Amino acid sequence: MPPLRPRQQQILDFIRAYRADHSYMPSVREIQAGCAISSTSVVDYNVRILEREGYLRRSPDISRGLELVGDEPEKAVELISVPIIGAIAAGSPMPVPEAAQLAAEDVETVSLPPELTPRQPENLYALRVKGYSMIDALIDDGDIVVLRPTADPRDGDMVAAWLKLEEEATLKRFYREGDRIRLQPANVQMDPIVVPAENVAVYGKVVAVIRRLE
Amino acid sequence: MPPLRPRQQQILDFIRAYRADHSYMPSVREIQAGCAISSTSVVDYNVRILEREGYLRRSPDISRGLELVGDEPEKAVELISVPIIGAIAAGSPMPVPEAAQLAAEDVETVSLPPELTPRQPENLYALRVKGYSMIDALIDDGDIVVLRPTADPRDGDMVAAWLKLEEEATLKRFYREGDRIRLQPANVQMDPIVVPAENVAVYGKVVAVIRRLE
DNA sequence: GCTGCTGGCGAACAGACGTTCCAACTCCAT
DNA sequence: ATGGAGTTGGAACGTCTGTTCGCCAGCAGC
Repeated sequence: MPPLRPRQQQILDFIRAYRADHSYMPSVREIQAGCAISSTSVVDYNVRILEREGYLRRSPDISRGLELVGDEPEKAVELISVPIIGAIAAGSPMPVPEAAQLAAEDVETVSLPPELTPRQPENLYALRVKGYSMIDALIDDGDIVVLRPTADPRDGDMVAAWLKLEEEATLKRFYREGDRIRLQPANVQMDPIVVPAENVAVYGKVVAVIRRLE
Repeated sequence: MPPLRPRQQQILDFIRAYRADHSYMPSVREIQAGCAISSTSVVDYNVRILEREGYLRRSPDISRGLELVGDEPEKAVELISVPIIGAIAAGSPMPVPEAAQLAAEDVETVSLPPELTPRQPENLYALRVKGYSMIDALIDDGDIVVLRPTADPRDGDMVAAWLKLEEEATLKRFYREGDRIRLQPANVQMDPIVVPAENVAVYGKVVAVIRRLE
């Protein structure tokens, strides 16, 4: 296939992108608008070329009757599976990982791609975030946080903590300051809170956050 | 969902079968012919019900503008590899995906687990976020945003937009309001901005956000 | 100059297509 | 039967949309 002219490439790209958003094809006039072309005949002219070159097929006289020919598949790698053992919300107790849960067959899971897998991929678990209380940790309703149980968090780690007095779950960065603990929101615009160490139970360290939008 | 009437089931089956043969959707009159119905209004009537019941979606006044919801042909459960083609920061132009970049051997990539893979896994690319300017989109410095080029975003989509006048890249939810566009921060506590449509270039739709913390 | 070729422009035509309106029909509970 | 809700039929309206036609600008070769 000869290389495409810029116009034709532009149109092809537009069609591909459009196709990802809709289950129907763009009309000539939508292509025209999307590619800043001033006449439908120019679209027709170039689409005709694309058809001749085999990039797409056209069904004459049929609205939005374009078809893309030959789009490619993908490849596979290895990944690890993490159980989603529950939800985390501001006012309700956090679930803690238990062998029973981890072994259960029916729990939902999320897979971590290699790039996201921490060096120690043992005992990982995940929680689904409910509500907007973690917004100061830059975590939205519906996000999935992947945690690893930790006995002794390092300064600067993002941890899932339970504030006993307030009976509140929260995600913050962890800093030890003598016998107090400073919990710093990930959002740099917000202020930290400082609480006595005995008021904080750290359930785990956040190793990844996953947000699916579509 | 209540059980479907025979007519509706018949129409749904026809649409599914048609979809297997074409990359575009049947028109009302083709459904009519295919189901041996004697009037287009009967088709409209039943399609309207199918839409109400959530079996499909319709784009008004658009030829062949049906979309089947749910019942996606279950795709290969595989890991998708997405190239990270650059960084996105508030004040600097966004990289745009080009064939050369996508094909390059040395680009860093991130893999998407099946749970994160959008229905349309073609042409995905990723950007690394630099700086804290996207904090109102609940996106931190260092996060990876996975994008898909979009020609025509739907209301409510989270998009990567370039504000031409301000020369600024931003991630916001997209809403069309006449000839203006409202860009709504994901953080519900923040206010939207409204700009003329011609001042906005939408580069892609955000399909996932990945944050690695360790 | 003339000629052919490529690419773009604008307008108009005709058919494809979604939508609407209204009358008629079925079925079932009253 | 009777009335209403659910469904079908027929036709028309208006828009969406593919397609075509004539024209123009550049550009190379002769």
